[in-house]
Amino acid sequence: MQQCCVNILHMKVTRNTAAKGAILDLITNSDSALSHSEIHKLTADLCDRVTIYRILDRLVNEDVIHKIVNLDGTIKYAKCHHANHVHIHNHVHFSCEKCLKVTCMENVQPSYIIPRNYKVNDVNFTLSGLCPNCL
Amino acid sequence: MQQCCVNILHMKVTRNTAAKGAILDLITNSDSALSHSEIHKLTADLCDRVTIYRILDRLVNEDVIHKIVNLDGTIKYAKCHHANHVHIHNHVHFSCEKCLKVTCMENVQPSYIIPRNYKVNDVNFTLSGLCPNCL
DNA sequence: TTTTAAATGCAACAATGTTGCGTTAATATT
DNA sequence: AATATTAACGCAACATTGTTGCATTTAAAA
Repeated sequence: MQQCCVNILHMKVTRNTAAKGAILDLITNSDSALSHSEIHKLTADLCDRVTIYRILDRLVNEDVIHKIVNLDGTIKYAKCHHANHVHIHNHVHFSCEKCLKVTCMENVQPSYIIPRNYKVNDVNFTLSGLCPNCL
Repeated sequence: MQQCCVNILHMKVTRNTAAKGAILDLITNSDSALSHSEIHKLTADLCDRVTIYRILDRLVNEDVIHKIVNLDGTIKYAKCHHANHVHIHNHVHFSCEKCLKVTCMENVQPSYIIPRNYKVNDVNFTLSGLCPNCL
């Protein structure tokens, strides 16, 4: 018994399938975060539309990819970056107004001051404008 | 000729209607940002679903309300706060995980450092966790 | 009061996301 | 290698969300 991947929320064993591998490759090798529809177009007849939704949910629950909400409300997916087995979700993203690409910004740490009667669990910081390629 | 409101993008005169007034009142008096579906439920049979979309678009273009993208991708609307005729869009919001309310945070100014080859036009900063009421 | 065109309701459509269920296939067990 | 288990799949159906065209209504200027 050698399980390779688990859903960290339900501690259930998940399986590696062709479609899952292909979609993860796509996200891993993309220089920007991808939406469901973009993945659907890029994979053509790899699998059903519903299957893509389920694979994305699984990869998020396995903590392999993470969701990014774009400024227009569309949801995109990008690879998670782990450091020394400690998982640090990077929630700083740049959304280019021209090429519409969403990229994760490593090493950008925003600072802020907020009243004490709020408990902050998550930080979502999206900057929009022009990326280096479109400037 | 006494025009009361204009679409600042197209400089076209807009009209005050019962539905528009009621929806603006709703947003103005709400302590949290409201989504299209929330407004639809709260207004019952005030007007058609499509009309709500159009009224919200109009109010955004008139610079009276602004859009907020929630962490789950849903779009919410809140009143704009102007100071001395100078319009300052406040893009810092708090999204409560428990009561699901989205509130605008005045006076919170995040600071950040970003590479020079990016041109930032807009900042969207959403913190999530527990609000004072749910803490 | 008349004129105008902005705003509305309605129907139809497109896009996006979800659910149930029978079938397929990845993986552990024998 | 064969078998058993059940996660993953395809497909159909459905729910939600957002858009567009067009005839009608109505706010506001003339």
